[in-house]
Amino acid sequence: MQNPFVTALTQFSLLSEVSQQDLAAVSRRLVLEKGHVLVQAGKVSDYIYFIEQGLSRTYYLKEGREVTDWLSADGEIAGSIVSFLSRQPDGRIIHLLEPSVVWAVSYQSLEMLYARHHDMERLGRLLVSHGLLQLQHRFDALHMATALERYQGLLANKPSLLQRVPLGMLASYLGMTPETLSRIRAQV
Amino acid sequence: MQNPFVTALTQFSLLSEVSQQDLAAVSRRLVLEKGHVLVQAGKVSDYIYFIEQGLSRTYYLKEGREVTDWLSADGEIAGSIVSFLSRQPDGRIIHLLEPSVVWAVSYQSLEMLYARHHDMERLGRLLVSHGLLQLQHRFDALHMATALERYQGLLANKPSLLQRVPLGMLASYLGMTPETLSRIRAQV
DNA sequence: CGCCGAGTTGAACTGAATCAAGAAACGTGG
DNA sequence: CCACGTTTCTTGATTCAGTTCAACTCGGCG
Repeated sequence: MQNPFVTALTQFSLLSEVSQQDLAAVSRRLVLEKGHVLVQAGKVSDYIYFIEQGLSRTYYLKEGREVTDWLSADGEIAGSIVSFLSRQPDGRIIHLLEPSVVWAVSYQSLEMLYARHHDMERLGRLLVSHGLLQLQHRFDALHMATALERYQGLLANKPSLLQRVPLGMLASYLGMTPETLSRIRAQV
Repeated sequence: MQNPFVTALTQFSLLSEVSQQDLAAVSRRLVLEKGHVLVQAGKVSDYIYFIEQGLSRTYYLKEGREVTDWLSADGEIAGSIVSFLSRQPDGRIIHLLEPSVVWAVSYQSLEMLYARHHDMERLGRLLVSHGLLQLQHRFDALHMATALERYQGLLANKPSLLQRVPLGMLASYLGMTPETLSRIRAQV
């Protein structure tokens, strides 16, 4: 099995040969240019993505401003989780900040795999658990922390984003204005 | 089946008779007084709780101050998810704000049920998904919002908490000081 | 009754936002 | 490959939301 997507997921939980084959069969590899929109606002998101190589950004509009909600880099998962899981439209948009190679799996395919294979259902549970832990982590970093602390948290956790993501987009990711982030950065 | 815990979980996903019986067999009903500590800080949390009736608060210490992380009321789940899912110690403490009736299930039992029954694994996945959606919701309410907006969000979402949770604990839940919450409340 | 923790209210202070003007970086077309 | 225009980033001055510190009020409980 030399499908990087399946290989990556197997790290979370072992899959039988059959499950691996079925998973590989429903996943599609996409080579996309920078700026490509993976998920549009206001629609039910039908796909979940795995970033083999590249970088995506999830954001939404709040009072005319873009608020960066999430950033997914190489080896991570990207998706409008609220829409994907709840099957409701959501305002989040996902687009690529770099030319990227991503794998896409549809909601339907995933449901089919969950129903068919117990080990896929387990993998799904573990992936969602992992996502929950990540979000809780990010939540903690935002909760009752100063702008400086939030910046330092990012520096400690995902320093590569500082190079790869434009400052303005990082600022709202960290819950501050671009000016504040610029000033904080200047003091280090 | 008149086990309220099993009944509540069945709302998320149907369970076979056997699964329901196995789940009922590993869950324990506890009647606890106000102030009882469900999860201690610094230990691996081995139990997840379902609040049949009552109210729990998850908090941790940050620079000597208590920060309220989560509140779980009747019909909801309480647990130190970071510790429970990652199997690592965590600083979060859970205690009861009211005399409560809760159901406890151990990590081991749950793993056993997951392995044994596909439909339990599915239920687990859906429960974690539901938790992820809730957390994302709370995260959005905190992200790039003013103190007033956060208060209004709570008012819209879980107004009952305003009556049942002491102001000081609510304030840090909303990411503000008790004084600020008091002032905001006065203006409405 | 009178204490004590929880909540309120006031005044001063401060971290971060806003408004505004430059400086650098970028990419596009000549 | 350079020149221009556009966007992104920086820097400064001002304003404002929210914190801090402190005093006072209220309600429950011994």
